[in-house]
Amino acid sequence: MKSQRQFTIKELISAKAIGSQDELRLELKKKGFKVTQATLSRDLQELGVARLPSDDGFRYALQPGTSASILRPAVTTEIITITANESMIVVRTLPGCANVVGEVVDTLRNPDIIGTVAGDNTLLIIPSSVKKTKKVIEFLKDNLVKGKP
Amino acid sequence: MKSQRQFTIKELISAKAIGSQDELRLELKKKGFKVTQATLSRDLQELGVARLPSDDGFRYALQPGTSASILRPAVTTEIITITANESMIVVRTLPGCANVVGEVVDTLRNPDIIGTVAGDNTLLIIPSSVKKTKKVIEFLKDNLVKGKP
DNA sequence: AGAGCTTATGCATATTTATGCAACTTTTTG
DNA sequence: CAAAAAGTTGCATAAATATGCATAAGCTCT
Repeated sequence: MKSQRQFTIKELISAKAIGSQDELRLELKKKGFKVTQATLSRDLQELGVARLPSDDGFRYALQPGTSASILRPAVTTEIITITANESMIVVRTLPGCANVVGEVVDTLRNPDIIGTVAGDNTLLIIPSSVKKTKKVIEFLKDNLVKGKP
Repeated sequence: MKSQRQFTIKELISAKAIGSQDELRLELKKKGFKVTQATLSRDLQELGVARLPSDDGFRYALQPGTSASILRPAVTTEIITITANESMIVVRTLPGCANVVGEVVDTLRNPDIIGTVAGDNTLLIIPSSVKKTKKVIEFLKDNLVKGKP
């Protein structure tokens, strides 16, 4: 699915330094998405991903301010990653978007979530129990990433 | 002269939408700088100019995010303490500095760090696992306090 | 001024990225 | 349910960008 792939692209480029579309292609292949460079060229365009020079060549990066078209539609596009450790869940967002996403999470009123704390581009979500962590992550991905029912 | 040309490049790309290096080459020619695309490729790299997708193709733009690398050396003096409990790391900073330090930590892109949340003078850093806490603290001290390049 | 060194540039080309087109899939409409 | 419309993708290729190498332009020191 396209949206899942694009979500994974966002994860990948914010997690590690991806220097070319072919490098990205190989990373995606590891994760089970096999597509061609042509598709990635289109994906990056749609995601508004910028290519910026760095010390050792280039690197792709999510573009914070410029393209309002990215920020506009849904919370989905503002989310970069959803990860967790043993005690809490961390949602990484585009710069300045954490509070908006946090509000949305709050309105979902999931009893497994006892609270959220928003920074600038990071949102902490505290589950009612560490045992609920996995369940809450599923819930978040269903409700935030895929798009609302 | 190179520096004058690069200065003019900065002027040009912020004044109008330049979509390719050849387009830039023609604009520079109008201003009396005649160089080849190869030189411009190098210039843009040195200037840290990003290429970002827009509605009609692409456009070059001065990179907004470079600030973090500039800030890094200064961050050292803003950090007061780095401590941790069982689930997260807390960095105390000078008043109002937590977000700046947080940005720098973000740009370090350590996979053991899944997110940061900045208050005014307190920065939370969430490790990927509580087992990584010690390692992350070492990392932070190495990269922020000592000030490695 | 000239030898030796560093930097800048062009040329040719390799590498990377974008895109027209056709095949295929999914969604919408009648 | 069929037909049409819209969307997605791969393929081949065009377009754009980066780079190795050689040369030229500065610079420094004697």
